[in-house]
Amino acid sequence: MEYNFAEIEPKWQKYWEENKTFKTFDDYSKPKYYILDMFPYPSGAGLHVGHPEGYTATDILSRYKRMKGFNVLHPIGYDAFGLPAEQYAMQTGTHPAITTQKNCDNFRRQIKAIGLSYDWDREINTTDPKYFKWTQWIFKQLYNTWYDNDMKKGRPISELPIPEEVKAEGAEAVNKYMGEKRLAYYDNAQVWWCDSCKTVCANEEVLTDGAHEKCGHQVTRKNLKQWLLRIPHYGERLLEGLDDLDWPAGVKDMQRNWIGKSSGAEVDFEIDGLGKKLRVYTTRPDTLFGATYMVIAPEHDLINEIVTADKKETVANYIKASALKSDLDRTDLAKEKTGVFTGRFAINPVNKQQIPIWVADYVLMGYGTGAIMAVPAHDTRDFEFAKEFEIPVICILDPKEVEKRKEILAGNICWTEDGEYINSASTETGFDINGLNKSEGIKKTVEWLESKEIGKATINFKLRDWLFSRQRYWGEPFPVIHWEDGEVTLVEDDDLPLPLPNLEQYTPGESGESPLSNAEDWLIVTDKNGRKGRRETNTMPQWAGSCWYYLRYIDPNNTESIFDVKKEQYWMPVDLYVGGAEHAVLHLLYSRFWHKVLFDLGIVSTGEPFQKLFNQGMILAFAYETATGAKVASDLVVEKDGKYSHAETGEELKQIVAKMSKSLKNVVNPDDVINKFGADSLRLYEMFMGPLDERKPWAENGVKGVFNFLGRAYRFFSEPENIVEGSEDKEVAKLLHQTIKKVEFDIEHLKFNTGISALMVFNNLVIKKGKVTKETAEIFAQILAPFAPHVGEELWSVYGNDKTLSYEPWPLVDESLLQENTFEYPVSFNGKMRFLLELPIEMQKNEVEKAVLADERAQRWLEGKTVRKFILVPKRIINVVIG
RNA sequence: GCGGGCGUGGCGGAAUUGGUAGACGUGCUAGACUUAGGAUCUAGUGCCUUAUGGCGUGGGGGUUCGAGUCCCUUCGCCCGUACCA
Repeated sequence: MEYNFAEIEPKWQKYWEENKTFKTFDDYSKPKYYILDMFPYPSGAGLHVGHPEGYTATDILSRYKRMKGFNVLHPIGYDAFGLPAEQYAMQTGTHPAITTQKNCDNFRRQIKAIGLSYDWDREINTTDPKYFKWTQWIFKQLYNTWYDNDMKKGRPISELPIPEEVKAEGAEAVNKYMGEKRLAYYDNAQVWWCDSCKTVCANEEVLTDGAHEKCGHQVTRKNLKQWLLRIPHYGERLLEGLDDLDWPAGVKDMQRNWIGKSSGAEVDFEIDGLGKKLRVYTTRPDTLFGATYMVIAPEHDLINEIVTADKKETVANYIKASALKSDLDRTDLAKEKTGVFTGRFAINPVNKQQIPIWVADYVLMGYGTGAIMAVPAHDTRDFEFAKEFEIPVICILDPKEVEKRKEILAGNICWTEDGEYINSASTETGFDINGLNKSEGIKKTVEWLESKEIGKATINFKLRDWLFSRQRYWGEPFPVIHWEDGEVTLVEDDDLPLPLPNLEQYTPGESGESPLSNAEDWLIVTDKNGRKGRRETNTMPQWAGSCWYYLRYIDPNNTESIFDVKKEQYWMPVDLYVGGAEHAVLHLLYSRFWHKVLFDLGIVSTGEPFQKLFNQGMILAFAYETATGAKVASDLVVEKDGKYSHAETGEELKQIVAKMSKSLKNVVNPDDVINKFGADSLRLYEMFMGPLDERKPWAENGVKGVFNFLGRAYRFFSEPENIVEGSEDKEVAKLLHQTIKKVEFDIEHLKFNTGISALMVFNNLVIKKGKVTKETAEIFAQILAPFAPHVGEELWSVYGNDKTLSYEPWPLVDESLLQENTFEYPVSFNGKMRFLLELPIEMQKNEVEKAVLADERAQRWLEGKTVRKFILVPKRIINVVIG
């Protein structure tokens, strides 16, 4: 029978839908497997071929695990809050909910057309009030939690010990104190503002060149009242938690980097003639003797006191210049260090020497104390600065056996590695670390500083408070009311969800006010005592909904609580999470943070949400460029004899690999692929292209290749004449069981490309043989089904089975068929393979040697040579060393 | 700079983790069947050579009976990050 995918595929998709084949039940008697895709943002453009890559991979694994007897949770939903729908609303007046609904419908249609085995009864949508009710509820939990540093966990704010002196000041002071401890807080924040999007953005959303990640416009600084989350409190926990996760090393490293833990010390320097102290943070307290100047950030609090009268103007000018600079392109200017002397000196606590205090913008106010001691001899940044301004460089760490030791000792080269201290003793203070190495030096110095109460060991994180509000309409409203008397209260649980009001106008206010400030009826509230209040007009960022969606899939329709406790305990953690590497830091770090807070509060049962993470590689496309590197749109390219040329100019073009883009006209739409080759071919090709985690270019010829395979397989296995009675051909039976084993191994290890290849090899053999038994044919249908489920189901039904094969037990490998008595050895002479020789596996080495040397094909290599050594690796190779 | 990854036929990629390099697919060549085919089937296909043979996994060196795989060195590409003291 011809392979008519256009008939087969809709038929089975309808069957699965009508029979709810993939509905998941909470059957606690079965082992569970929770396999999660990063849910999509439903854009108006629909699915691109990148989406089905991850989705097909998880679908294959899900189908396989079901056949292996697992209770599989494999859900999908939509991360549907976001800017595009809101911008469309501004232009057309269409409510974002309508646009969103339309886009979700389209995504659902496309996803279903791929034959993915999701449980559609668990579909979620972050914009659904039934969903964001619980997003708001989690926000309340964050607000009502503080981090107990001693217990190293988050605790209810009601358990926060209030110091007596605060209590004594009254209720307002107590509230303020609690506010300083809550994980969510409302405060004036210096924020990045995108004037194009009319919203603030998180630090993480600003690219290094100062452009907004979403739209590319330059961002500026603005001071606004904002909601922030104290994620740095969980820095240590987020760091530790990474150790036991089965995640790509690169992602773990990126998170570690982002958290940026460093340990060092805070040290107080007397400021000469001011009677005040300048506190610095350093990871190298051991190099105090090498400090030849200090630097404070331009934004430092003490700057006006420190600067002397004669330097006031210079310093003021510098501060002004650097303020401008940080808003423009800081990175370009970062190449040359700038700074000015403040006119004042600090006293080095280890030797009482005076060192000048400079102000320079290479020191950032947001990290450590915003002030540093500079040790040019042993820090490359300080070294560059010192060279620029001719500040002395004093080497205090002898590198010993190093080529350029003399230069280093003379202070001409910076040395940041270990060594032995020199010039590191003072008669003035009696402190001495000469002769020690780096780790000893750090330890001794910190002890000395602590004993003198001029410094203490300190841990620092790069991670900053997370800016958690946006001046948007299309996001979760905060369940918060600001009362006219200054009190802030949260909406009662019973009154959640707090829905979005309907608006006429979606345009945000110029001053950084969200469009919600126009919704008078919604905005103004009055309590039972007549007190007036105003609802929070900011909304939550898009991250909010995606921070916890994996939890809602567990119990998506629960109206009483966020989810059922038992169900959560059964399903969590997510066993495999597949998605793009672009979420390596933000989404995955935020999610882990929320999860840990929920864990501390006893709401979830696992310390981490995602046990195993896998990043699929990006799908690229071929593109064409001229000799000068100018890109040519694909519809202007003609191919002839493997060469490419420009359709109009005839100029020869080079084929390159690039991201799919509209301008290059090389975007592949999955709908088109399905129309032309069918969903099974789309799935198979996505997986056959190469390793799942690598980036790889789309090639239509490749789709044709897998389509040919499916056609050949379908035509052969659906032909009754090819399916015979009796016992299976030995060669076929053996390869069949090798194939089951290989496919099983490859699915478990997400190596789908080689698994498919094994199926092709088997298919090629049986076609050559011309016939198979029904048993073999059924097994083939079963092991093909996870990859190409429509063909799998169709063949299965052809053999007289009347229900889905989705829950048929995965075929068992008959190991006895794989046993070998002989092995066809490649025989090498001096490492070069010369011929094959079949020998019994059990044969002793000396017997093997005899047999090999006696073989007539061996004679020509042995002629005039002696055998020096005979290597036999059982079931692998024979190597004869001659000479 | 730093961190992570990669480099194998014309192309996408295999290689059981130190054991026959190039599985599988595509492309190409030849043939069969066809009114025709961008359908289907068969055979061949890393490079050089007349076969025997020689050379081949970015380059150079090393360890080993044996290296795509391990070590040293060097070149190139991709991703992330960026004065975090």
